[in-house]
Amino acid sequence: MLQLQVVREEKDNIIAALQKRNLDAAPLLEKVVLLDEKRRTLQTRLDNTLAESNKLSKEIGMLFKSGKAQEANVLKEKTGGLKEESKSLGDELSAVAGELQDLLYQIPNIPNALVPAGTSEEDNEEVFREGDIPTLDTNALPHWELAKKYDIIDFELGVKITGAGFPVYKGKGAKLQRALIAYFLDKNTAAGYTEMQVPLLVNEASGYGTGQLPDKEGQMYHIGADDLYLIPTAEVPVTNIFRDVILNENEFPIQYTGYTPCFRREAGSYGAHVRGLNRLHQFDKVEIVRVEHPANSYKALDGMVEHVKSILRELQLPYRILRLCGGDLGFTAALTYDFEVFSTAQDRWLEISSVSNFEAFQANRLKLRYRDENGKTQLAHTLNGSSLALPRVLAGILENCQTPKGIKIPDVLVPYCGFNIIS
RNA sequence: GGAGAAAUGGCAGAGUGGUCGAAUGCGGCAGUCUUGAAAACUGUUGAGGGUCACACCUCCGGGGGUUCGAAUCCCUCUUUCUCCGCCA
Repeated sequence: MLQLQVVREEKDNIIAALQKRNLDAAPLLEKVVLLDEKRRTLQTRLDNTLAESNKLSKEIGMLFKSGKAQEANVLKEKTGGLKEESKSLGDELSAVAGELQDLLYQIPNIPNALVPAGTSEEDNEEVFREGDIPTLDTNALPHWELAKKYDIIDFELGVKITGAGFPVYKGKGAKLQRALIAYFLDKNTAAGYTEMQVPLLVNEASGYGTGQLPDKEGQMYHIGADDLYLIPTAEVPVTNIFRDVILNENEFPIQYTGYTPCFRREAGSYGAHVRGLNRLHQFDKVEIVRVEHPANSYKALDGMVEHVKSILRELQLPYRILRLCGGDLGFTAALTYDFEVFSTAQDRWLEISSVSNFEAFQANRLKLRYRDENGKTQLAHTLNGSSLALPRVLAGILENCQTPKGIKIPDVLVPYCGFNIIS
């Protein structure tokens, strides 16, 4: 959520910047500024009314105390009108404030200057590429065929138990998955991230805090009986650790990592692009989250990108990094780098990580602040990234590491797996 | 799930209808003293709105109510603790 004060002061700049998202925010922002003025006018009127009745009440109290009940009762009669007035002003105020809040929730984050213009993923800007794309046999298989051949993932079983998009990992497939999680967490903790185990169900306030609500309500599974949401990413519970928190400057940087299953409804997409592990309703992911001083958040973003790079380098997977264009940039992000691994057998790139700086957008919703050198509270910056999302990494390994003898496990994972080939 | 108790500032803990944004202690910050530190002493120390700055307003778990006036009384929700039951 954008800060009201910033909207007030830099309306035109914001409108211009949001054009990169192909959004004409002018009507929205004009309305916000108007409502804000209205809000403040009402607030002032209400405050004055309350001040007056506070004063009267005190006088009445004094009169009663000094035994002048008669005079007190006279004053009492005068309070009726004030009471009515403050009631109606209060109602009006909360209506306006509510409307203002709703509008603010509709405004996406301001894209960073680096964000390229564009309308779709076609316009994302490739900024880095590394790793050799292997030459595979002509009879190389996509990962879902390999999963069947080596009996390591059973998609039909998942359909039976739950439905499409909930695979069952078996034997060495399950072990490889567990190895990846352990490896990722070890890499992250070695880089200074503290491991956290967090709830997989979150309340409504947490959903609002990180921006999943109200914009993307339909993407989350909702538990109606208890009004809780299954997390779509560890970002939600981990970042919400800092909801309503005021940090001291010397607590920066905060670096957390956590492994969680993630649940996404992702309705409406079918076909080859969602086959196998390409898109699931439940998948595993290891996430990194940082809370930073605003002056350092972009340095931190670069650091996170380098960190994810180092993991992919160790896994020896061919990957590229994209800077998301305005049309593809998430609602809450100011700048996002997507990592994609090349799936040789499918001959396409698969997104395996998304690293973003949200600047103060989430912090404003979270009320995540720090005390600056003058003792004033300021909004902190939040960032997060996947390191990494499991299913597509798994798909990349299966497809790129397939040999006539079986799937050759990347060296760095062998100590975690206890085997070096799936055959 | 049943019975009871409780929720106050960073923490501990007073405050049961009026001058309470809230005693006191600890912690934090600043100063005095000291070569420096500790101790001691003095001062200061919640958040948000609003204002050029003041004034002023709101907030004592959340929401609602009673009252001229609520941290204090009533209703409701949530959470925590104790006892009982059930259970990984």
